[in-house]
Amino acid sequence: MNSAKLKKLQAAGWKVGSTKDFLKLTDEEALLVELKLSLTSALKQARTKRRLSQADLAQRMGSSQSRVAKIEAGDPTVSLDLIVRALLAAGATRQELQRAFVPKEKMAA
Amino acid sequence: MNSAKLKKLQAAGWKVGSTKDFLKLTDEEALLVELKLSLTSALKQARTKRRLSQADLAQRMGSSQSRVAKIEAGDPTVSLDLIVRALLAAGATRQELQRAFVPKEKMAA
DNA sequence: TGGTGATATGTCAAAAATGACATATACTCT
DNA sequence: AGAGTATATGTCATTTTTGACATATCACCA
Repeated sequence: MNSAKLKKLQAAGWKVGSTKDFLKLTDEEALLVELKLSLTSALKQARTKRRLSQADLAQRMGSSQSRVAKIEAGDPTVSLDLIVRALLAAGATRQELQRAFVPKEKMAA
Repeated sequence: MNSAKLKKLQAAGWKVGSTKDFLKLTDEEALLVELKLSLTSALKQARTKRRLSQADLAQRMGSSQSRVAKIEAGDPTVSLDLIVRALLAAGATRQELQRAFVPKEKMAA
């Protein structure tokens, strides 16, 4: 993993293990993080496109405005499940979901 | 419902929610379940294709055989995060992931 | 028949995620 | 300036998810 990117992830509060023993694991972890960020970005787009406030979306999905804010901010306490729930509640289309789901780079061929 | 109205209702101590909202939620919940099943199916394929036992995969992802079994069995206690971690640890390719991620039917156009 | 490896199921303490709340910041009006 | 609206951030009690373990079931073969 690129060290600049590592630093960035750590700064955002993500837990990234030290480089020695868990290279493979952290690599996959980084991929998962990228994936989440890709999805949250899609979420913001989907929500604003439909002119929903964070509070609106929160109500639709039975959550709270503050948690929606955290989802969109890429907060590390937010699960993939919650992100996808938010996307569905925001009315994201199949295309929007699928397009966002796989990070563009770094996947095994 | 707009957010101003919602705020007023919440301030008054109301629990907001309707039958329609409930139905919609379960609908999205069902979609999420389909999505998970699709991914676990892809996981089984990816793992067996590489001739890994559940115990092997568990070791790769720092989990246990029993949990891998639960992932593949579609156990409701398994998060989307864990499923995707398993797929990555199983060496699923970009294509395998993307193909499995979006349910074929029932998505909004 | 027994032995061996793989997979399934049940349980539980510990860890992680959640909704809710308070509060802060920012932007737009009048 | 003050009020209304949207979004961000920090905290926390409760709920959910987790790895680990024990044990069960299954398949294959000697």
